[in-house]
Amino acid sequence: MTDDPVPGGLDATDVDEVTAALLTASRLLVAISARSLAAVDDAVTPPQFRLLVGLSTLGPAKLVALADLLGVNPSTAMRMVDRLAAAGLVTRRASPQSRREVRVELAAAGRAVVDEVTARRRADIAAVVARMPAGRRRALVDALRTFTEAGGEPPAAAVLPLGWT
Amino acid sequence: MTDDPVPGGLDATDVDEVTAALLTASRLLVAISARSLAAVDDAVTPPQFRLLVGLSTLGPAKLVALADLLGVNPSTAMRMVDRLAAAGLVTRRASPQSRREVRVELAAAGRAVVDEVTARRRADIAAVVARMPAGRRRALVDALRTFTEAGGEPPAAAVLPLGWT
DNA sequence: TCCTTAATATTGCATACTGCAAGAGTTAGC
DNA sequence: GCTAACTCTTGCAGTATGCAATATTAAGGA
Repeated sequence: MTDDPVPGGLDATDVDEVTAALLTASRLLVAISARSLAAVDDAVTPPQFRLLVGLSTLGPAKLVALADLLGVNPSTAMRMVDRLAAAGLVTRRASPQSRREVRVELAAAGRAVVDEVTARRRADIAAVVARMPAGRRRALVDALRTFTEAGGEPPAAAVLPLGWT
Repeated sequence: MTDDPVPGGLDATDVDEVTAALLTASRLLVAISARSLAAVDDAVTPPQFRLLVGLSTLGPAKLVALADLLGVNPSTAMRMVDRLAAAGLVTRRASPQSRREVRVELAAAGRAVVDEVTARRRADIAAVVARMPAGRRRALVDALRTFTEAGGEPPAAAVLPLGWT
């Protein structure tokens, strides 16, 4: 499959070039994300930030919902909530619906962290986009969409938080 | 390009669209990488795989060089090498150059892991690229290069291993 | 209604990753 | 030769992670 010049086929150069280009772009995004997270005073670890972002999109949630969203074991989410609650970034209350559920919610300080990191990332990405020739921006969006559609990845609902690093 | 009154200026739509498109593409890459790593029998953790990839590009290396490459503390690299050596994936010998240095090297089993994961990732990415219209592939590469050049990120030297997840 | 089953949170146990600090051995430079 | 820097190593602490077991609570069926 690697090298057949049939219509619809592809040669190795295509794969290598696309892979390298995507890899480099991803690294740039990751670097921006890491920098913006490290810039926050109250040291929040990447997994903790992911949890905060999850809460900000999910709203008040029970523990298993949060664990499912993050793709971790409930016990892991449990301890992370422990630490974040101790730090005052989230609150944990008994759910009014069911007495076996817990209602985890973003505290004001937690929301502030998400907002601050998000704003910084947005500004950093905007700075890069601003350095791109304006005429190339649409081409980039279109090309990326073609790629992700080919991969069957659902479009990113997340607008800005980039809560994956 | 669509609506850009000021040369070099940009509006919020540009940033949001480019960000969302890149984010989705990155997630696809990350998903492919995670899948290919999880498919390996001998469970290797993502950081361990990064170390193996680092060794495969660096060749035999001393500990601090490895730690620098991975961006971790030497003590972290130390323990990771401990575990990988115990698992037979790397070897650790006294350096012939200097008696204070240690020579860490990929063992055959370690190289096999890198090769296997790499091959799987390459095949998965190739499958996605194959589903893209052939005419759009160059546009994707060009657009991504424009973006990364604007971000000042050096091009990815790594061809395939994707040792970042 | 009562009983069984499922859901939910929680804790115990084990492992991995991470950094900081200190120490011991080794090399380099002066 | 002495001092400084380099290198590896270990101790300590905190975080992340999963599996297994347990207690409590809700749901559903006989």
